[in-house]
Amino acid sequence: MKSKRVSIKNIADELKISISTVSFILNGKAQEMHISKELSQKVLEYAKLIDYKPNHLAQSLRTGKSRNLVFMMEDISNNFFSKVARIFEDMIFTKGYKVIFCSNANDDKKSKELINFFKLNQVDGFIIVPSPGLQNTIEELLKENMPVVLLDRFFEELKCSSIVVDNHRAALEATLHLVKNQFKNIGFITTTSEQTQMIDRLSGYEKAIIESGLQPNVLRVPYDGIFDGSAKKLIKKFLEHPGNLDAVFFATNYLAQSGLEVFDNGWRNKLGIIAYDDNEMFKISDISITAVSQPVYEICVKLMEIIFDLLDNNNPDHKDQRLVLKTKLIIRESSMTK
Amino acid sequence: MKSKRVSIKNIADELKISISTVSFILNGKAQEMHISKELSQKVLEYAKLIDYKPNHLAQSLRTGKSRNLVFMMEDISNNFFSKVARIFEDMIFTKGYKVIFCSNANDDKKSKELINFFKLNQVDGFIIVPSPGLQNTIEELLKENMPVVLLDRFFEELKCSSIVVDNHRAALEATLHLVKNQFKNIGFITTTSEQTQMIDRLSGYEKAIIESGLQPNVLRVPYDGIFDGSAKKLIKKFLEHPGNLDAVFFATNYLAQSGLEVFDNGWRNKLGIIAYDDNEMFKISDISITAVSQPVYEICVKLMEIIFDLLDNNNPDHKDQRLVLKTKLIIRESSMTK
DNA sequence: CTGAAAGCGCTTACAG
DNA sequence: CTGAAAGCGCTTACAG
Repeated sequence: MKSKRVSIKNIADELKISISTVSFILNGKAQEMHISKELSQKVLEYAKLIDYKPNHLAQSLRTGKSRNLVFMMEDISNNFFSKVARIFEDMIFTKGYKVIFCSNANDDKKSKELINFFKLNQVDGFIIVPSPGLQNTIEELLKENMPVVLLDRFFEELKCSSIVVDNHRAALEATLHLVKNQFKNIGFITTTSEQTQMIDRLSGYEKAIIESGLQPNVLRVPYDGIFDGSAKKLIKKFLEHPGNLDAVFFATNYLAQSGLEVFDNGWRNKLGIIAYDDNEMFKISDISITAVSQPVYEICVKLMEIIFDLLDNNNPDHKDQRLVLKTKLIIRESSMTK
Repeated sequence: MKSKRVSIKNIADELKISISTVSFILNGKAQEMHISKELSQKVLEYAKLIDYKPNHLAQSLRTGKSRNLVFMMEDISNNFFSKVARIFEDMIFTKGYKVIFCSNANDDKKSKELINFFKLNQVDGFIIVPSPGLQNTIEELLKENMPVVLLDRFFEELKCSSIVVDNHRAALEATLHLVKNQFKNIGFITTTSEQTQMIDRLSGYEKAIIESGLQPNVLRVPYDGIFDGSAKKLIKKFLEHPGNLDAVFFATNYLAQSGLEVFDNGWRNKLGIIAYDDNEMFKISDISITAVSQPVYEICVKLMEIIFDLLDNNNPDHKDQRLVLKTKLIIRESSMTK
């Protein structure tokens, strides 16, 4: 099929030396092995001449390292995750690693299937945006000494490195911003999820509302509802029913999207709005929506640091590094006093 | 490091048979090899008992097939590509294959680096959204008998399978829709790229304009300008200068995004707008933008068909299947007669 | 019906 | 300074 590649053996045969010598030289261990500069030079030149490329598969089989990482997120087509993916991808290739992105749809069954599938494929580590019931599966991975970093959410009781943002503070700050801008009846639209990131966003909202002497008003939408359209109906009803909401805070980007779709024309003149997670489209005037922006670039930098620390050192002390990054409230027209 | 896995040898030793027999049974070749049902049964049961998992790396090294595909797109964080990625990903895992997504930023150097990198890693095939000068590199891949499918754009003179949409027809239809809705001075905002997809969109626009007895009005923005902000300035000037544009057609989704950002408040009451590529955000009322929608799901289905045809059969006759799919104009408020 | 053996392309103790 | 050899975990002719 493919045109035959040259192997280390070809070089050894041609140069009448052993494959071990070739291997040492190619791996930069010539000095260490006291191989003469002349021989090294000769091998390197010949390797370049015949365009030798090591077979990574064979290396992996021998060394047990595949230089493959899995990055399992909720949904790669989601704006937030796809931005993270793009940045992470650029960073990882410079390290000579590959990353396989996959989406678990926040579903435990799907998550487990994917993890099992990748375990067969000898990946070196996992970055995981865990679905709700994934704690045991991750615990197993850790027991097998697999490097794992959780992203966006974590499990209180599980000793595992993670990177999240300060969801509580972000929601608190955003809600207070609405309060400051004279909104009196601020609704919070979230999911039924009990995952840490959602709990924290809710508690931030509630704290701000109570501190301000206002009434909380929360709508919880089942996760599935976002895809089957029922979320839109629930949101519509929520907006109509108490009748006196003057602002809404969407707790996730997909809720914001569903929510914005159900609004009537002219909503922007009436309703204060903040969305969790920014989106390029929010910048467009005539819509211009205030949003909580996560530090996507910083998330990737930290992700790289932690996963490579785990990969390189496998230091047990580093297996439980929990990082909390700060978000930023990007204030636009939608949250201005009406 | 990782807890030791069981191998085929463990099974053979335990059951006092040879590893070949175990291998045949595990690979479903028991019948073919006339191995007794009893032995088969015993091996299968024991394998399950000790939770045997084949080492895909070893299999790949031996068979030369890695079950890895590379999907190189322009930018995975772009809405269109991330939607394709999500659907493709779901399809590919059911086939037991992995897919590695990467982004070339429409840059030849980056494209070549990525392709070289993945060739070292023994991938079985490539799906490529090619950057402008990638023809030779792809030709080489084909010569090496590598399965390749191009997406979104192609090279006229290169015999290589591809999936594109009918860009000419799509742009023609969209422009005629604006004409029908009484717009008289329709601007076309495109890139300086000479790639097939952009050429075809432009020719579709021009044909519609000329057939309708109108004046074409085209702005060409350099690709880099989209990221350094200069695109916005160019678009702003374009909209202001002739002064009498009453509609604009954005030839790509990132141009639409840049363009929409520069508009003043109230643009939607004055200007007819159509964007190439749909976006969830376009559905939001008060913005509601007409868009050319590509058949994302169908693209993935066809991509799977063609790449697996190549992978399974490697039939030379199938190396030049060129598919052209139809787009759909999603009519919303932005293109209504003002 | 089943086993011994070669080999995929590497790395790395071990020996000299 | 350099080479012969084992082995990573498989698959697959070949032999009996």
